[in-house]
Amino acid sequence: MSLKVHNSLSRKKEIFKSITDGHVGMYVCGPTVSGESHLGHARPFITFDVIYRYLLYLGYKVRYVRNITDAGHFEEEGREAEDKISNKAVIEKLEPMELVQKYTNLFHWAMTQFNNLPPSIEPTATGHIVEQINMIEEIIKDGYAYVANGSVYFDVEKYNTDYSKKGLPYGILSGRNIEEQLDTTRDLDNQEEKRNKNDFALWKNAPPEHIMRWKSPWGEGFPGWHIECSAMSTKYLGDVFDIHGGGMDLIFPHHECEIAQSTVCNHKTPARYWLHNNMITINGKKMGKSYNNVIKLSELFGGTHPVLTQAFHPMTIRFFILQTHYRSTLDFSNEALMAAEKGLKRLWEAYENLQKLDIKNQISSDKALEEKIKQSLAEFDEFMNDDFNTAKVMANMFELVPVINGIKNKQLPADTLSGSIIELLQQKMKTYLENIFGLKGDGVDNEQLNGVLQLLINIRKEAKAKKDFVTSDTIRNELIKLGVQLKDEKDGSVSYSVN
RNA sequence: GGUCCGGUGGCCGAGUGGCUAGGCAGAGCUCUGCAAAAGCUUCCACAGCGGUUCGAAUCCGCUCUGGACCUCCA
Repeated sequence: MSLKVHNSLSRKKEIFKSITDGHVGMYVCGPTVSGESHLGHARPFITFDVIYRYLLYLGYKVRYVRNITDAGHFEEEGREAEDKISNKAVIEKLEPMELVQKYTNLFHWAMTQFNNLPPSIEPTATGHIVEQINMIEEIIKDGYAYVANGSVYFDVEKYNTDYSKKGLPYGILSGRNIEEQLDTTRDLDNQEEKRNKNDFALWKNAPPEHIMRWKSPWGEGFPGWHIECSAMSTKYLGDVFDIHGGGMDLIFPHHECEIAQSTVCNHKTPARYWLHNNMITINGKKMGKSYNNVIKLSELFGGTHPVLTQAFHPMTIRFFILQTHYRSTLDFSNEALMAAEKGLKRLWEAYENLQKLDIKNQISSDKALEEKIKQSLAEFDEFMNDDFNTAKVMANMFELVPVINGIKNKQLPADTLSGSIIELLQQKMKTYLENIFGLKGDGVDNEQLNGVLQLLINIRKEAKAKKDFVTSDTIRNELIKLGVQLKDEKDGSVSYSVN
């Protein structure tokens, strides 16, 4: 049973084999820190976090590189060529790096909220200007880029002509044919500098008003749209590495350009497996800046967006995302999130119940069920090995819930399962929920709160004993309003859960 | 216009040529002082039309329809 991943290059599932035994190099396109992250951004970072965690679970030593794009790219749409970041900085009266820092911090905060593991290396574009310039020089030297008015452009046509012969045409990833797209490209800024409309900038000459600027062999300017990822992935992962990830919307032109640049420079196709997550949609439309339909993460966690009726915990979002396969679109709605919230609560409570079950040295009284559970647990790995099918693992987990709760609440005999399978369940669920899926409880483990609640529970017990149901119900109802739910267990004990 | 991907029950979503996906919501029951929780049972599907097949939601064709990319975009 080996890991299979869907490779965007071949558009097929392929058996994953790392270049170096036991090691995986993975590069994922990170955020542009010129604004606050929204729900759509959360998907790749959660998706690839789980992929990272799963690779670790499989025993690989993984170098996970995720960049921070902190050098501004362009604003198009007929405007003057401007550095996006410096443009906004002027509006907000901030230093560019101050703005970048602010949004980097906010991004890191969100990643922590989601319980995403930090990448091994998180390089910034501004920290790798030298590497980018070096790479551009290489490309010029090889004859695949040309200088025009202090800017440098990649010669797509020449690349396509030469590399098509080697079976590596421009468009290899996105399935595009450059001849067919000539008429569709809109008027871009400084179009006249390009020899060909398909050419893209490696380096842009900075107009005087540009704040972010660096000296280069071609004058003062800033790096082009795609070169940072090529430069940084090469530097930290080598000419060829295992996995390159990102959102599907980056396939063209971003990843296509990356392939062209790196291939010229390193004479090799940079990544073996290209993995792309699908979009989060809202009312069927992609969530994105251009559509004006984004929900920022802070709005989600705070419940402050108009379409939301409540705040949503980061773990709810994480669970919501993992209930879908990463290559499918995920349609967001307040209702869908509420459903995810309830589902996660049920799953998590069963998980906590499971961890509290006594492991007794007993033989199962329900062999058929025991076999079914063994099968179900074995499928966890199978499903993950099949292109990270977290949705199917989740479905299996939910099928375990009634069994666990049934035993706990004595709706099933205590010896329904053998001690060994209970132990296996406990281990496997812990590994999957916490280590691989990266979910965690809300961490309400407050002695003070617990003491207060025990006091109330005892008072209520006394009231109930005296059939003073007015008092007992008042306590229960008031606690509900405060988000604490009391549960009268079968054995007469009382437990509670905090929302 | 080009390239590509979808259309699954009230909602979100897996999936495979023949076996209940799963979650949320709804209904009934058990438990309970009443609830909640939990358990059990249950309703509601595979856009449409043809074709292949013993058998298709799953394969093929057509129609309708939604979306992504082609421009910064996760």
